[in-house]
Amino acid sequence: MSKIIEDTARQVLETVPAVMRTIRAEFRSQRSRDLSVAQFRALAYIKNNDGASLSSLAAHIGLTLPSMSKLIDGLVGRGLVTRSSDREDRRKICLQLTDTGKNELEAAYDHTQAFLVDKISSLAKEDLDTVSRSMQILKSLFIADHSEKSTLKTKK
Amino acid sequence: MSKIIEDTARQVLETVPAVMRTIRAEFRSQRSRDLSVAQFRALAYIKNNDGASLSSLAAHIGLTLPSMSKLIDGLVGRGLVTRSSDREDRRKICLQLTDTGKNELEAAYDHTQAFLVDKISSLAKEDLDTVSRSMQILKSLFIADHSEKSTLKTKK
DNA sequence: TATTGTTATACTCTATAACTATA
DNA sequence: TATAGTTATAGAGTATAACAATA
Repeated sequence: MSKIIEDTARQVLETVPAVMRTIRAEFRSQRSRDLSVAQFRALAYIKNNDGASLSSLAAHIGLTLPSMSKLIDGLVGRGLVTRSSDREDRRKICLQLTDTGKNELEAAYDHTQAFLVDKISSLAKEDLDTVSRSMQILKSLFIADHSEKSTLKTKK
Repeated sequence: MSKIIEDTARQVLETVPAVMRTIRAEFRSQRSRDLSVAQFRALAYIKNNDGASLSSLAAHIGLTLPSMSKLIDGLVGRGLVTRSSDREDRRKICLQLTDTGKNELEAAYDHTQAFLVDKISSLAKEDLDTVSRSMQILKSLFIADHSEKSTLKTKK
């Protein structure tokens, strides 16, 4: 039993970085206006957490506050994100996607997904199911508190 | 059928980066002497391609020659790699791991694998099998000609 | 001339520290 | 005092350009 665990861990460690490299390379090859991976992730988070604060975004992406502030500077400057001040707590900022930001995010996502569709389209249905279920299992293990909605913050 | 493919692609796109982030974060947290991911990969490549040239290494890792030269500077300076001149073509250099380099590589790998073992140890055997098979499937798709795969050896 | 590698230089990304404004 | 965010500055990592040595 222990051996199965170790073997699986080794396989994850061998495979995930390789898949990630491919995704990253494909993503980079198509970004029209130099959207970095961190910026892409920021857009995705803001989309799912409309009105998010800079702190919650930084915590989720894993950047420091100053780094995130600068990153957001770039996104605001390019018209992909709006940065307004929070009405309830004026220290905070309220981040939202513009329509352009939504489109840019969707385009980047779609392109990369299309690339993956092409990659896996040769698989038999059985194998697709296996990969699909495996992704769900891994997601449950590796994506823990992703659902930090802006509505239920202020918990102190 | 097409929908299954698209859904699976989307799941891969959502899940793999999250798992990768976790692996990367864990890897970073334990590197004793600031071994970057690129350096780790370079060590792994040199281990599997003893006497490799700088060009072949750069091509494999995906760095330019000057960048790789600098990266190797660091590894040589820290005693993890030796850089001697190739006897048959004196323009080339001959890269090899020192014993320290081998140990450092092995330690970095083992630690990260141990972390993953801990992460997945709560899974039922069925789920472990699913993940394991899924990794094999993805590996066959995403690791085509990279000879880096034998890097991560089975042990214990 | 072409190839292998190094040096010089610059840019991007991210960090830490110090600061302002608000709570 | 504590928290949210910004500005200033520095370091790591990587790129391009120009160069030296060898083929």
